[in-house]
Amino acid sequence: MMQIDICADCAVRDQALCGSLTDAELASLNRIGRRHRIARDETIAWAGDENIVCANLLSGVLKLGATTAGGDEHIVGLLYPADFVGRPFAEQVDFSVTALTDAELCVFPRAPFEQVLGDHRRMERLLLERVLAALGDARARMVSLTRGSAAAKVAGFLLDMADRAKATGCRAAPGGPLTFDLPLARGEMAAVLGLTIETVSRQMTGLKRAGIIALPGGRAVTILDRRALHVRVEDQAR
Amino acid sequence: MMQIDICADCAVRDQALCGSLTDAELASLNRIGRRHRIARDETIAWAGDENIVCANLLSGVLKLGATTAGGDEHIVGLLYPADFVGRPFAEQVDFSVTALTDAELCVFPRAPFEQVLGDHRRMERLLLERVLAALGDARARMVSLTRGSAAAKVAGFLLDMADRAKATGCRAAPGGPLTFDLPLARGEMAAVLGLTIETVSRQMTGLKRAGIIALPGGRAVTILDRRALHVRVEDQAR
DNA sequence: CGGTCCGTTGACTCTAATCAACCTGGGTGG
DNA sequence: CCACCCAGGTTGATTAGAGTCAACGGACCG
Repeated sequence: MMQIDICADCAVRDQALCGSLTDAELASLNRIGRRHRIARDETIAWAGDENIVCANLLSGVLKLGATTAGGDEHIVGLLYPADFVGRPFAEQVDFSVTALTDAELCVFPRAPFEQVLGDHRRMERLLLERVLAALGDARARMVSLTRGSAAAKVAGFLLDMADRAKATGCRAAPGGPLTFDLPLARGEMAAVLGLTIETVSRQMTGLKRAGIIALPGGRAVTILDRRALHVRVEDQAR
Repeated sequence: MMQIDICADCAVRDQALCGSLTDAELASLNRIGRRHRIARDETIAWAGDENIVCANLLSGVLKLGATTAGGDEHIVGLLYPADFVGRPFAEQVDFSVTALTDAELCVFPRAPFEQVLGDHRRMERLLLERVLAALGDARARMVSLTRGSAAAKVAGFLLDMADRAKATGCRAAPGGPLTFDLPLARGEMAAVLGLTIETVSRQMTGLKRAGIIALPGGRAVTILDRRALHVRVEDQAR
């Protein structure tokens, strides 16, 4: 009874995987789950290490990263609140998980989590659907990463981030200019898009000079001309 | 009873998802499944269309393709015998499925297949594990596609295909030169690797001239120096 | 005030795309 | 049977776009 308190104030209770469970069923997750706060730049799992935990992301943004033989990092995915973190049924971690912002997780040891998964069909089904969606996303990203110009990649990324920002804390009138903070530094944007820092920077100032976005300072971005961004995405013929 | 015949001579019976089912359980799949042969270049599902079917691939090689706004195609994945084809729980097809070679499928209408999935936990679990693995593969490919040089991409692709060929019909002494047929034309290789036909061609002749591979004719390739290919993959600093 | 980190800008280089021509083998029809 | 054709593949010349190297600017912090 008291154990259920951990979920009582959960900000993502109905959006995360747990949303599939009844209050009674939640007890089994409560028994194994623990809230955990991590600071920006903290890494909770390193690629290649033993695969210990799974989690639900409660707040903040995480990155999934791979480090190439050459030593530079590529970000293969971003995780947002209510997203599932980790890979069940694997012995090793395949991609490092690092916080882009301070974040809060609901962490489960992998083995007992897999057990719970086996006990709760709706949760396993929900996970399957999420993983299928993630696979589709990853494949779609493959296309834009390999075929798009630098301009298309940056424009597309900004649109994605804008949609994500609008979905949560909206600071703008519909249709009007939208302002939000990027959770990523320039170097991280480059690692997501497969570009260099310099190219990202040049593209951003290009968009600013064209009056399509504004850069009020820090990591803030204002979308002034959404349509123009869309045009740049489509215009991905090199 | 007679219905089970469809599986009796199945070449991938124990490797495909159905491997998780007992003979008795197979009956429910048999009831809805049908063998289907398709010719090279035939497309069984178009991206954007209504999502009608799932399948197991029995023989041949399929491609998963996306067509960009600009009209050119990108191949986001290849499917081999025993692989699962299609995406349950989605209303639309996300990537077109086309045969690279003549192929044979065991096709299930999507809705009843989802029903069977719900009735057989081991099968759903197996599918989940496969999709998780496919997600990892897709993300790993994202990295090599965005960060590797043309030489690294082609070398890596040849190694992949060689491993795949060795796993099936092996035509070579272990350690010695391995010869196999690529299931893809140059243009399709380019669509997989995010390069142009010309660049793929140049890289291939470069490898040939360096004595690393031989091109006996047609779509055949002989791997003469496996190590040299590995070196080119690692050497992906541009 | 000096330091560091992050981002921007500039000059130059180099890889792969583009445009174009040519080769090759397999199939067709006269 | 041969001439032709055509798709797929190769090669060459040129170009464009992003990477690289390098310098500089500003914000934050001790």
